[in-house]
Formats: sequence, C-alpha cells, structure tokens
Amino acid sequence: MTEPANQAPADSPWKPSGDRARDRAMKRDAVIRAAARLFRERGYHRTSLDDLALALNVTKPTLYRYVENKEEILFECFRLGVERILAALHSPPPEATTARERLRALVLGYVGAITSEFGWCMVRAEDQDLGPEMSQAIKAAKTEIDQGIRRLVRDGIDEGTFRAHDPKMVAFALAGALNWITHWHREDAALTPDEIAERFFALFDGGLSAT
Amino acid sequence: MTEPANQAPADSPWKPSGDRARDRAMKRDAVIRAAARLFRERGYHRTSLDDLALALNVTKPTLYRYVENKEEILFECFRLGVERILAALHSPPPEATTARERLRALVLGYVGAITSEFGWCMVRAEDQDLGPEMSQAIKAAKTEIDQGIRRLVRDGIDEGTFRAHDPKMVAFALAGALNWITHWHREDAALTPDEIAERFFALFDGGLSAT
DNA sequence: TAACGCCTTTACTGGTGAGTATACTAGGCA
DNA sequence: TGCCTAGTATACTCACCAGTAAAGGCGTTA
Repeated sequence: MTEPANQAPADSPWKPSGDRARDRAMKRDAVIRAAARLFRERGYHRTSLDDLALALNVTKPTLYRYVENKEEILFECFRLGVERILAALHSPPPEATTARERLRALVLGYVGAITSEFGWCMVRAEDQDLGPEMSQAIKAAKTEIDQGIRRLVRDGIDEGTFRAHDPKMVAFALAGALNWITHWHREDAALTPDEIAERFFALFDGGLSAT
Repeated sequence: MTEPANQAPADSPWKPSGDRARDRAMKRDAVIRAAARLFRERGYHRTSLDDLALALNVTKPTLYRYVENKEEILFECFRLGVERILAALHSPPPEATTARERLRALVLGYVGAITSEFGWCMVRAEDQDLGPEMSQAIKAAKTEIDQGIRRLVRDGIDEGTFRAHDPKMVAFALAGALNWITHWHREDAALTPDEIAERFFALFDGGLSAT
C-alpha cells in the first residue's frame, strides 16, 4: 500500500533527507483521507478543492503539490478501498479451506473495507467522473472481484457445500448487499462491521447451503 | 400518478381546450423521461440542461416552461420510480397470503421498478442534490420501504415461515441486492426483470425459510 | 383582419469551481 | 553571509452551467 519512502538512487547527492520524503507521503495521505471523508459526506461533485483545502488548513494550490488533479484524488480513494477487498479475496486465512469458509472470510474483509472511510468512493464513485485509463482500471478491479465471488460460489457448488444457484446472480446479490452498507452504516452504526458481516454471511449461507 | 388534465374550474372561460393541457402533460412527461435516461447514462451532475434540451430538440428555456428547475426533474424521476415500489409493497396480489408470498410479490415489483428508466435516479440520486423538503420526502419514502420489508420479514418469522434472522439486516441486505441491479443490468441484460426477480427471491427465500 | 396568449428561441447574467502564474518564507548548505 | 529548494499563499483565468430577460412566431378567437 505505501511506497518505499525514498525513490531516489541511494548514491544521489539529491537524496532527500528521508524525513522530507516521509513528510510528503504523510501529507499526501492526509489529503486522500480528508477527501474520502468529505466525498462521503457531501459527494464528489459537491466537494470543491477549496473545501478540501480548508479542511486541511491549507489553500488549494498546496493540494496540487501532492496530487495531479481532482480525478486522481478520487481514484486513489477508490484504489485504497478496493485493495482491501482484493486482499480478502486472494489471501484467505489459511484455516479457511472450504468454499464456505473462504466466503465467510471474504464477507468479513469486504465489510471491513466498505465501512472504512474509502467505502463511499468505492461504491458511489462514478466511472464517468474519471478519465478513460482510470475508469478502465476501476472496471477491471470490479470485474476481478465479481469473478472471484462467482468462482467461490461455483467451488462451493462443486464441493457439494452449496445448493445449485446461478453463480452470477449470487455474486450480484452479495456484492449489492455488501456495497449498500455504505448507504446506511454511517447513520445507523448500531453494529460493528464484524457483527454486520456475520449476519450477512448467515443470511447468504442459509440461502446457499445444501440442506 | 397523472394529475387530472384540467385543474381550472370547469366553468372558467379560461378552460384550456383539453388538447392543450394534454399536450403540456405529455411534454412534461417527455422531459422527465429523457432526463431519466440521460442521468442514467451520464450521471446527474454531468448532464446539463442544454444536453437535455438538445436530446429533446428544443432549447433550454423551453424546459423551464414545464419544470421549475433541475432539482425538480431529479425529484420527479425519483418519485415515479419509488411509487412503483410502494405500490408493490402496499398492494400485494390477493392470492399472496403468506409473508413468503408477499415477499415474492414485492421482489417482483421492486425489480420491475429498478430496471425501469427511473431505477438509476431512485438509487443513485444523492439527497444532497435536493433541497431540504424534497430530500425529506425522499428519505420518508425510503424509510417507508425499509419498514415495509422489515415488517414482512417479521411477519414471516412470527408465522413460522422464516427462520429467526435480524429483520433489519435482512431488509438492508435485500434492498441492497435489489438496488444494486441498476449497476449491472444495463450492460448485462441477459435476463428479464422477472427472471432476475425469481432468482433473487429463491436465494433469499432459501436464506430465510425454516428448514 | 386584429388582438391575444402560448410556445419557443436568441442572447444574456451571475456564480462557482478547477486549475495556474507568481511571489513570499523558511530551512539546508556553501 | 548569500543561494537554492520545498512549501505555501495571494490573486488570478477560464470554462461551464443554472437560470432569465426579451423578443419573435403561430394558432386561436373575435
């Protein structure tokens, strides 16, 4: 997730003092996180860079030292959120051997990501707001997640753990239910992410499990 | 849904010829529908009223004869979509007696509404884009739907038809899965709305049903 | 034909917000 | 001491867009 703090060749006389590079990275990170929070509160289009700068106690031109443009901020928010989901998908805990257990691990990780400050950006960010390359990257990540869920469902059916449902519809339904959490979790945070995940899993598990 | 065509007192000499009033209503309707399609394609903020006017072969000031402002257009799109869902919720077919059957009817109606041209507006329209009264109305409608689903689930549990799940979480999961359809149905319209509804219902029914 | 009202257009205003040119400040280094 | 660089601020430009003022057709009615 975080890049190595120092990208200059080690022997370069220009090597920044290290503190500086770390400062820069931290500041950039603060920009992204503050933006994620504002986007979640007000939406992308209703958040101006002046608003964002104000929230960080700086002015707009300062932001541009850490970030190319507004699009890049949105994209980074998206990326940071989605990476957590991909991690949950591709690195299930070693004790999760059956498809059912791997699905449970995925749901736990997914809910964690979606309830993070980046959840909104992952779900509500519209591809339209991004240039073609970034939009493409987002679409690819979403496809990867979708295919991963479908495969999990298919594996479960092959194993005999799950009833024969249409994997595509199950994947869509599950992703939808999970993504929708961003719409209600802020106002209604009665449950912790893990509690939500367990209940969602129980519901879908009941719908999938054989007998 | 449609107002009486003529709101002037019947004895008024100003009574419009009837055709005129019908024309007006049809034109207004065309504005709303065209807007719904554009919003779905490009998003609300990326659709200018000039775009909308162009799509209708008129110019922007013309739109303002049929509509107060851009907000009202969005609100109407939302309203038209949500009314279908409320209808499905409050007027289940008479043969649907058990909670399970009423839930199935709701899912069918919900999917129909969400796959309509107004689906996008219902789901993606951000309250933030609307003034306080309209935003309030939208929130009220959403709450009504949410409470309706919860009650349906609770009824099913009371009847013994459904297993004991947390009704709130079930309602959130179901609404999320259904709302999410807008995100994939346009590009992936391999199934008809009714087919989608049946599969979604089967999945949730499996998750809910006692044994 | 004349007069009225409805619909539409052309041509504007005003505000907002992304992005930038330029100048100022402070710390590291000679 | 004086220079260089990173970081910041002030003060803009430029485009876009919601909404409007004013005037030009056009059908209907008298």
